[in-house]
Amino acid sequence: MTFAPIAADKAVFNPLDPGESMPEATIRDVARRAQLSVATVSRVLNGFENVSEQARERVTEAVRDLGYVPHAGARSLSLARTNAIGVVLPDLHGEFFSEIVRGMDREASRRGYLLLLSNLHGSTEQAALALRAMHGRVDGLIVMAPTLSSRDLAAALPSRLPSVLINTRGVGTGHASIHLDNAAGVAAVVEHLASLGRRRLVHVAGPEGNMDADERAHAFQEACAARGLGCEILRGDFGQASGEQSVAELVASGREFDGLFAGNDNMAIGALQALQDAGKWVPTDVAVVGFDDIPLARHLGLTTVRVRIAELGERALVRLLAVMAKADGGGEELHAPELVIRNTTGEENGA
Amino acid sequence: MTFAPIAADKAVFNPLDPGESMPEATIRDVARRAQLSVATVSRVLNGFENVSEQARERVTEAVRDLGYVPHAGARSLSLARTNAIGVVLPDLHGEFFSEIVRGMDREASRRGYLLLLSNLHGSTEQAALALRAMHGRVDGLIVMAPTLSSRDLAAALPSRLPSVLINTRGVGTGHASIHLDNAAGVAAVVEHLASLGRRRLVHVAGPEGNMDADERAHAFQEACAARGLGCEILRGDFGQASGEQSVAELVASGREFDGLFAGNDNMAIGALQALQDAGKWVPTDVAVVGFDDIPLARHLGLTTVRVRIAELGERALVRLLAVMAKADGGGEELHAPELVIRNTTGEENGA
DNA sequence: ACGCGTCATGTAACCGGTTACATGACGCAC
DNA sequence: GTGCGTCATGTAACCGGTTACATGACGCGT
Repeated sequence: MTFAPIAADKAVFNPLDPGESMPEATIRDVARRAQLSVATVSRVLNGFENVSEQARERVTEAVRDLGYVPHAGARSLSLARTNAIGVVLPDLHGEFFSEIVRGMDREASRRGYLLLLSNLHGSTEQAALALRAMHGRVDGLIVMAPTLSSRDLAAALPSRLPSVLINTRGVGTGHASIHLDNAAGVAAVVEHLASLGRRRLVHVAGPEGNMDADERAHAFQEACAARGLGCEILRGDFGQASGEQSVAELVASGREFDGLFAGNDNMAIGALQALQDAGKWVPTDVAVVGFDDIPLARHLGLTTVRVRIAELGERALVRLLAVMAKADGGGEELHAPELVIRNTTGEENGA
Repeated sequence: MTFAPIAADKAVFNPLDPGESMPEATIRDVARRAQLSVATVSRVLNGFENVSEQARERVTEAVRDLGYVPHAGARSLSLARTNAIGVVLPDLHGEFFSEIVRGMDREASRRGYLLLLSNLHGSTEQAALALRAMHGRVDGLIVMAPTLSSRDLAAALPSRLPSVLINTRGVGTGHASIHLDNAAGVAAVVEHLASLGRRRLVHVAGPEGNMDADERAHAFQEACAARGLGCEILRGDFGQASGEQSVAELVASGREFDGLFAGNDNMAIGALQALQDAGKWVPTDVAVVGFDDIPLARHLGLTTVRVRIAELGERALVRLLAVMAKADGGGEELHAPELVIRNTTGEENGA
């Protein structure tokens, strides 16, 4: 426990009581205090074997005395490795956001990565800015940008940064990406409605330009056509209010329909409200189906398409790490959603 | 649009078709190509005025040709400023997580900051590790660690990094922090139940050691005592299942009660289920109140205490920036929640 | 005594930016 | 022509780590 007096080169200070104004201790301060070189300190800190026991102790002690904490940013720079993953998401409805982030976080923290979050609201230029800001701070990128055109995305994506796309128009073929199999989900919905004898279907779609909204609307049209069912498409914006309003207007117009498929659960809930207000019975008069299976859906007995959101995030992270390790050749991965049948298309329900 | 042939020092390449193996362009590459010094390039990139129009053009062109993107990590190192805020959260139930992150993100992106996310599951050592990993990557820290003791937190918190605590046991006095006024919320609940004539109250508390759970349980006890009400406390873990189970056991034991206050909405929902299964009527037999006001609560008609979660996150970020700018003297800020009265304590309801 | 290998340690370059300071060109007043 | 201020530009140090390579001590076989 003895050590020579230290030649403090700036000022005298008490190591156990870090003054507010004292600059952060660096590895060089530790080296000086331990009377060793920075190389040795670095070796101790990183657990190398070729260090004498004595040196190891002296370093450990100096670190403790100075309250030294390595500077992760500097470390990243010299290692060209940050241990962080950039996550760029659009403005998402609550449940979806937290679930997908939770899925990523679970895998990330298991493997010692941090998540650097950036939201993608606004224009294409802002998107480019957000993506650029990631360069040099992350080892890889997970991007979910359902409204970005594939051209804009290609322009904005730092070309040499490994990345995985989620529900995003691909950048050329072969880019590692994960997609929800919207077509399969929608096909299951339409088949289910048809099997219940519904013949005049209406779809309240999400906002135009949103990839998921467009895919679902398109698949709906296809599926109806394939079965010769009546089919109409309204536009909402994925918000509950828009579902309510669209359906209220539809009912007011007097057009007949017996099956309603909303682009997501939020809008389905709005639609249920509108139907109730209009005195329509669910499912007797109109069968209603949503998409996503948010927790509310279960409580409301809403038939819907279950998307395992957290799993999507988890897979994205796992694949990104594989891409980074050059162990993933790229390519699109489809996640098949699953139809969950509940009261709004099944047994009687007051709604 | 003319420029001299470039003496490429490594290999010949086509700048418009970045080869896979080509190393990232750095500011020095840009300087070389523009036939200027790195200083001038840096000045152009950062919008300094003292650069000739000609130099500005040459740099812009070189940047475009090389597809140069500044290395944010290197920039941070030399500026000692990262434009990122570290956010350390515990494992949170979905709605709470996404809301608080959304609130922070809204303010952060408005002010040009990114969010570096780290979850705080597990032991005290892991917590320390997570906090340390932030050093040198962020300009400030928002910490929510309701289970950490104030001693452990003090040890783990990088001392010279500005930070704001949310619902976390303070590190000494005067640390900038934001707290939910649990006592006020609980007092309102008990007063409400008392005003309905309920006399034998039960509280299903969150897990022991969790700051919010403990504060709510304690406030409940105080409030009941102050009014001379019967009062019993059960322990749950904030999960829906634990609420259901606790109440099922309570009912099975035959103890009488006419008012139930759950530590959060999740457990209140479980409790409603248990009461329904036991044939008890809500609110006739038992009035039920939750805490948080998650979206489900509204749909279920659950009386609860509304916490404006996103606002909490937003305020935390705003205060952190103030602390960083030395414009915030620290101190505790209480957010008063608001009682929302719905069917589970009001008009008749089938549940 | 010599040569050689092993091993702990140190020196200094490097990662990719920023910037204090030096430099040199130019215009202008005398 | 000289001196000075202004201004664009360049040089090199610096941020805080890592690490290739150099060094020198030591042990061992001959």
